[in-house]
This record gives sequence, C-alpha cells and structure tokens, in this order.
Amino acid sequence: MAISQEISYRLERLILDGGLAPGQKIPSERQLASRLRVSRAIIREALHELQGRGVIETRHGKGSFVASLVPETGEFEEQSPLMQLYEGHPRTLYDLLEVREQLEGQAAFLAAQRATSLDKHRITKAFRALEETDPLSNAKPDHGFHQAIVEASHNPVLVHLLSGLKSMMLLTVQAAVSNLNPREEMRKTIVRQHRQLYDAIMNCKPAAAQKVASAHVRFVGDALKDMEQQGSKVIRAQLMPNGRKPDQSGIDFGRHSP
Amino acid sequence: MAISQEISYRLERLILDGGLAPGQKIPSERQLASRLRVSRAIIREALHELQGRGVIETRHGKGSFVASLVPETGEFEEQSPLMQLYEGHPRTLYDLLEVREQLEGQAAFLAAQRATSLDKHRITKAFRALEETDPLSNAKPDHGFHQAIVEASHNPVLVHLLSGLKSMMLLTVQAAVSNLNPREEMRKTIVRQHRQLYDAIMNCKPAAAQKVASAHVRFVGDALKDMEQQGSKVIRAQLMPNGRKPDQSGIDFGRHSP
DNA sequence: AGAACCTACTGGTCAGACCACTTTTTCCTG
DNA sequence: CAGGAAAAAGTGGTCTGACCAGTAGGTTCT
Repeated sequence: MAISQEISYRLERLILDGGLAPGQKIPSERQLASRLRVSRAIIREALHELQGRGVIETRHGKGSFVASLVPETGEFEEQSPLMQLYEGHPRTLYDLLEVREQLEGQAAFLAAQRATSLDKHRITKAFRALEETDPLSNAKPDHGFHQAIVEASHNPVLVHLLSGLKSMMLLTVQAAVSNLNPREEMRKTIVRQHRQLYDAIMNCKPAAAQKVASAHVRFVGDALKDMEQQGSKVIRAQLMPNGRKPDQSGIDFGRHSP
Repeated sequence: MAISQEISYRLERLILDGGLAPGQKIPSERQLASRLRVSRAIIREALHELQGRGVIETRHGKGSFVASLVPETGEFEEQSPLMQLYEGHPRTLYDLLEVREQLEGQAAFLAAQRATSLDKHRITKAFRALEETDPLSNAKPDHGFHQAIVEASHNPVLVHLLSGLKSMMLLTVQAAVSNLNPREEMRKTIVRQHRQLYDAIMNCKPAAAQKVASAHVRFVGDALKDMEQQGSKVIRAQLMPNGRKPDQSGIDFGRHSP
C-alpha cells in the first residue's frame, strides 16, 4: 500500500479513536514530514485524503484541524466541511434523495413480500431499539431499522446500491436529521411513519409498505430542504466501526513539546 | 479557494454529471496537469481528495478510475467480473433486473416530465436509428435510445447508477438478446414497447412512460429467464463501450486548447 | 511458438525552492 | 511609556524536476 495511504490511515485511526479531540490542531505538515521521515508531498496527499473524507479541515496560514464532530456543547459558527461539500453540490443531494425515495420504497415492498420469520425478528428488534430512543438525537437505531428492512428484501443488488447511496448521504442527511432542533411535530411524524412501515411489513402488505417508505424519504428530504432555507448548520455524525486499539502509529503529537 | 480544491470539485462534478462513467479511466496525472496548466502535485492532491471521498480508485502503474457505486466483486480477476458474477450467481442477474425495472421506470417518468426540446430531439434521433435496425441483431441503437431517455431525466445520480447496472448486464442480457434466435413475436413486442415509450415521453405522460419502461425491462428479463430454462447458450458480446461523449462541463480532457 | 528482454507508459516518492496568509515579535516613533 | 508599523517566523499552497516502481505491449533471441 502506498505510504500516503498508510499515513492517512494512521492519522484517521488516531483521530477517531479519540487520540485527538475535535477542533484540535494537528502538527504542521513540515513537522509531520520530519517526524514520520517522509516528504512533505506525502503528508499533503494524506491530509487531502482525510480532507476529502471530512476528518480534518485545513486553513491557509493557520494549520489543519480535526473536524468538529457533534459539537453538543459549544457554538459552531464555522462551516462543517461536509456542509461545504453539500453546498457545493446541492443539486446532487436532491437527485440522490429522488432516487433513494424510489429504492427505499421498492425495498420495503419486497421486504413485506419476502421477509422470513428471521427477518421479521430482526426488524422487530431494530424497531424496538428505535422506539426507545429519540430518532432525532441518535441516528444509529434509525439506520439499523432501515438496514434490516432493506436486507429483508433479499435483493443483494438493492442492499449494496442503497448502502452506497446512504454513505453518500451520511454526511448530510443523517447528520442533519440527528442534529436538527427536535421539533415535536416532526418527531411525531417520523415516529408514526416508522410504525406504519413496521406494521405494513409485519402484516405483509407490500403496497402499503412501499408507499410509507417512499413518503418517509420524501419527508426527510423536505425537512432537509427547509433546514437549508433556514440556514441551519449541518454537522457531522459518527461513522466507521473502528477497533479501539492503543496508538501504535508512532506519531508523537507533542502534547508537551516546545 | 485552493486550486487543488477547484480541480477536485470540477472533476467530481464531471463524474457525477455522467460525463465519466463508472469504471472509466480518467486521464493520467501528467496529462491532467498539462491540460489544466497546474503542477502534477496539485493534480495528485485533488485526486487524493476524491479518493478519500470514494469517487475514484487509483492503481499503481495503471491509472485512476471512476469508482462504481455498484458493488464490484473485488480484485480477484480482471477480465470479466460481470460474467463471473452472473455465472456464479444467476440469481443476481434477476436481482439486477428487479432493481433496474424500477430505475428505468423512474427515469422514463422523469424524462417525460423534464425533457427539454433538445432532449426530445436527441431521443427522437436515437429512436429513428432504432427503428431502422433489428433490435435483436444489434444492441447499440437500443442502448443509445435508453441512454438518451435516462439522460433526459436530468438526474445525474440516476444516470450514474443505471450506467453501472447496465454495464454489469451488458455482457449477459444484451448479448443474450442480440444472439437470440429472433422470434418474430418477441421482436414485435419489443418494437411496440419502444414506440409506446417514445410516444409517452414525447407527449409528456410520465405515468405511462414509467409503466411502459418497467414493463419493457420485465419483458426482457422474462425472455432471458425462458432462454435459460431452454438451456440456451449465453454468448458474450464483443462490444465494449468506447463511447465518446461530448464534454459539456469545463474541464478540457484533450483535443483543443483555449 | 515461446520465453526473455526492452521500452514506454502509469502512479509513488523525494528534494528544495518560492508564494500567500497569519501570528508573533521587534522596534521605532510619537 | 504606549502605540503602531515593520520585520520575522510559522503555516499551508504551488511549482519544478528528478528518480523509483509497477504495468503493458512490443521486439528479439532461442
């Protein structure tokens, strides 16, 4: 594997494992290059990779910083790099939702038609977990619920396609929803849609399931559109299942250096 | 904004807008650097950003390629991963068709809704070419016709996804159909479906267009299923899409210079 | 024909030099 | 002494040109 990829991998692990806090400044390119004994060009390539992935953001003349994750406490004036991406291609997100609406609907349809008892058990489990949490405060159960449904469609192509679309939207939609100011009305709507979807699948009503699933995606999309018009900031949520391992990267971030 | 970001932005745009299809090779770093009049380092940084974002994949000594949203097997073989996928799991082909039925329908729906006069002109041209050939003897006009429709949907995500799905099936379905002993009845059905689809889009009837397009995909899929049960041999076609598409967006990939 | 080589691509890495921007320090002036 | 302007130092941004390392296609020798 290329050295730049090794570097970006090690840095990302270090950051996501909590070694570096959001907003914290990471060493300068020249320092990293010197400590890791590679050229500055390599460091820059690695950093650009992390930048593309939204893990860090860079400011000319100042340095690179760990991207803010879910700033629960403080103010977040600065643009999230992902929001930037989203604003860069707003039309694409719209297109994404348009397609996803269709595919989620189909997945729900097929799930209602094909779900085995095992599938139903999984969906039920995910649904229970979903009901115990606020859908606007944590995106994970929501994701799990929909994932279980898609898998119950027993169409691997659909599964992979949707997982691809979802990851493309993870940075925007999911994060947006989970960080949205919980408007009671919206929360209720989402909960209701989830329950309707759940019931439709459990009772093997494909048409109803499809309708509800599509409407759900459309609703979320519309909500996002509203937010956009209100200029709300979209912040990034979690991602990547990373093993928690001690820092073997060999990178010294000089917490107490000159 | 930094130049490298400009570059990555323009490239991503070009790719997402369908100018570059999944799996397609993008120009070499040295070529891009020369055409865009920037240093190779900048190009590399931009590419790394897209890499981090999952838009492209790079292979040492070979080049960079547009990543496909479609789950491509992996790095085992390189000749015809699609064929192997099909032969190994014939079921996957049906899954593919199942999803494509939905997406082609949506594309037709949107095309009937959004097609500009230019789009309609293109579709008409493709349709004329289609009528002049036997749809069972030459797959290219058929492909062109459907392609024109998909592009008229004005949804780059849809274009991207369908182009990926289509390329996965190109070696199987298309080849199968074009090598099938032309049963008169089937030929007539296909021609009729094409005409219905054409009319629906020209007359701006989204619902009808969607219905016909879905039915068309389903019909082809069913025909394929029949063939398989009859033990027909599926022969791989020779046509590899070297489609040169006009570059409509910014980046000059060759030829002339400002 | 087959195997070994050669060559012309491709990306990967390096070194050192500027430039542009930001922060800190210095130091001259009022 | 205070204030502010200039200089310095530190940062990312860009460029150049070179060399290394895989890959693919052709050539030559056997």
